[in-house]
Amino acid sequence: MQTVFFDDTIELKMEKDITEILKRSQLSITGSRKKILELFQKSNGALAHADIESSTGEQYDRVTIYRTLQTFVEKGIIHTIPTADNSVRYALCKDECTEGHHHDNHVHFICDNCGATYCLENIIVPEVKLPGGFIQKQADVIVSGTCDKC
Amino acid sequence: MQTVFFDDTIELKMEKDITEILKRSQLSITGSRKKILELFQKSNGALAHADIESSTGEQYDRVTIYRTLQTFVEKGIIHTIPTADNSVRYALCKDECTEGHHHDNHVHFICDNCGATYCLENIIVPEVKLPGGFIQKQADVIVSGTCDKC
DNA sequence: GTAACTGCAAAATATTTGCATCCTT
DNA sequence: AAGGATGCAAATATTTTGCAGTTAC
Repeated sequence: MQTVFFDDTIELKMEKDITEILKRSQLSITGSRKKILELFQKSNGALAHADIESSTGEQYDRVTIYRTLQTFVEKGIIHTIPTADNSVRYALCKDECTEGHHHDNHVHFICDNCGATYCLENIIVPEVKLPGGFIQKQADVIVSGTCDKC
Repeated sequence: MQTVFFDDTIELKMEKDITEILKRSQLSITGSRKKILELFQKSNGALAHADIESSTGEQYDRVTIYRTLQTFVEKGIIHTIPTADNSVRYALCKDECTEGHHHDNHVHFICDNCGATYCLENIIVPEVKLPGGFIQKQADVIVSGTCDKC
């Protein structure tokens, strides 16, 4: 968990962005959605259901979080990141993502020790040539090992 | 699910290999371990717990399968493949894998439609340069979309 | 006012643990 | 014979579903 400080201007801008994103996806603006979206924006890594549950201080029902995440995935606001353990993690999509179509092609690093997920933005995922008949929708590179803090 | 036919010579060779692998890992040779290892050798994709359970016709207890898979992972016989849904899948390690150290660097393709996992052996995973302090242990490339049968 | 969202209860799934019994070596 | 492996029962954990009450627009 990390604590991040923002000055008011940025807070306000962020709040506006969040509202914008929800509106664009034709979702009603509710407390839980704003809060969860805000969490994603503050964390530059990926979040699991449990992270969100604890970060919000059990303010929202577990089921609401499940449903909110599912809705966000369907609307192309967030996407799941493959992990080798069975924890599902989510990260914000880039603007290019549209409903049902994710084009998020940066490398994710998962620390075996502390479990943190990092998005290594500046590393570009190379093109993969698939055999005939295979149609690619998404590609992820998952590197695991020990992070710089462990 | 696929049906595969082997002539006796190959069956015998496979049986021998399986025993070898178990011996090398200092594991006792039991029915469930042989059967599960055989399943991995016959499938050239990856298997989930549920696949194994149904392929063996519920011959073995669910718990035994969990424990066998866990043991195999610890011994470096199989490894987990990251997936975006929460299903954990396993695939045979290459010989270079040693206990606790996996070097399996081919691309996996997961079909969003039928759920099958393919190992695209002939596509090499490119090297990824990590920022300082990050130590890489494993790297996976997960491509998802529609497979040639769907 | 209406449709959509949330919370609670409960069902359905998935995974782990303890222990007695059985099997491999 | 001894240690490890298995099966069963049960405890946990995770995710999904139904429904009634509440909120956003």
